[in-house]
Amino acid sequence: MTMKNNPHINKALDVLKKSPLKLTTQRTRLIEILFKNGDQHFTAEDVYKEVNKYRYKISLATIYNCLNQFTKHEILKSVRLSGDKVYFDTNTERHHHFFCKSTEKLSDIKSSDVKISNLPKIPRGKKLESVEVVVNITD
Amino acid sequence: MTMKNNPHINKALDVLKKSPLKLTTQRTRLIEILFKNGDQHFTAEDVYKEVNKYRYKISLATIYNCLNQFTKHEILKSVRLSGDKVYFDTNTERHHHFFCKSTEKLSDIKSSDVKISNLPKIPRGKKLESVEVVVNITD
DNA sequence: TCTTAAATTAGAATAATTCTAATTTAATCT
DNA sequence: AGATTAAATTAGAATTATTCTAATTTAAGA
Repeated sequence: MTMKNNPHINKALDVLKKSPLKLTTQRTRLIEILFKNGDQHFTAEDVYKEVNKYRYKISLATIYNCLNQFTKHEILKSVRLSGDKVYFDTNTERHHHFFCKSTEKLSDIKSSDVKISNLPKIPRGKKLESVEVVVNITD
Repeated sequence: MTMKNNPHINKALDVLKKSPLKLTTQRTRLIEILFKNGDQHFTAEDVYKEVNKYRYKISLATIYNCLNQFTKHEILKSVRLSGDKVYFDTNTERHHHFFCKSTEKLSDIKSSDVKISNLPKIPRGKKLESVEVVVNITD
C-alpha cells in the first residue's frame, strides 16, 4: 500500500543510489518516511518517534548515522540554530528559514526572497562558505 | 593594579547596578574580565578557563548563572549557532556575525553593514522577533 | 547588627549526540 | 548460488554542554 512513484522519494533514492552508501533496508525506509510529503524539517528524535510508529523499528543510533550520512551526501541539509538540537531539512537547495520560538518549528524562505546587500568584506585570508539568515518569530 | 576607569567595564557595571541583580564579588570580577577589552565573544568554558588563571576562583555553575543573568539583563547577548555551545557577546546592540568554522571564532558585522530587503511576509498570526545573519567563513 | 532573599557552590542530573564493539548484511567475487 | 568482506546496524556506554539540587554563604536593607 506504500505510495509508489512519489517523486520526492524517488529523487532522494536516486541520490542515495548514486552515492557510495549501501542501499540498506533502514536507509530506504527512512527516505520513504522523510520524503513522503516534500519539504519537511525534523530532528533525530522526531524521526525516531515517527519511524517507530510502524512495525519496522530502527534504532536511534542508526537514525543519527543515517541523517548524518544523508547530510554528507546531500540527501538532506542540516540546520543548526538557537536551541540544543540539530534540525534536518529535505530541501538541500540554498535557502533561509523562519524559526518560530514558540513552536520550535522551522519553515523555508526561498533564497530569492531575501536580498542581502552591502555585506562587509570577508576577513583577510578567510573564504566565504555560506550566508544563513534566520528570521525568528513567535506566536 | 587593575585598570580603573575602563569605560567598557564601567558601562557594564552601571547596567548591573541599575538591574535588580546583587552586586557580588563574582559578578564584579566577571565583568572586569569580560569587558576589559571591548567587544569580545566567548563560551562559558572560555570564561571558566580565563577566570581561573587568577587566584580568585569562580565555579563553573556560577559562570553559567552569571552569563545567563547578564544576558537576561542585557549586559551580554547570547549567540547560538552551528556547533554545540552557546556564545556570549559583549556587544548587546543589534548586529550580525561572521563565524569561522575552522577557528570556531565569531566576529561582529554592524547591523548597518547588511541590507536585507524583500523579506517575505511573516506567517499568519506570528510576529517578528529578530533577524539573524550569520556569514560562515573558513580558513 | 539582624534578617532574609538572592547568590554561590560542588556535585548530581539531564539531554542530545557520538562512540564502542559485537553482530548482521549488502554487494562483490568466484 | 555460495563465500568474502567492508560497511551498516545495534544496544548500551560514553561524552559534552548545560541545568538542577540542596546546602552554605553573602549582600543589602531594616
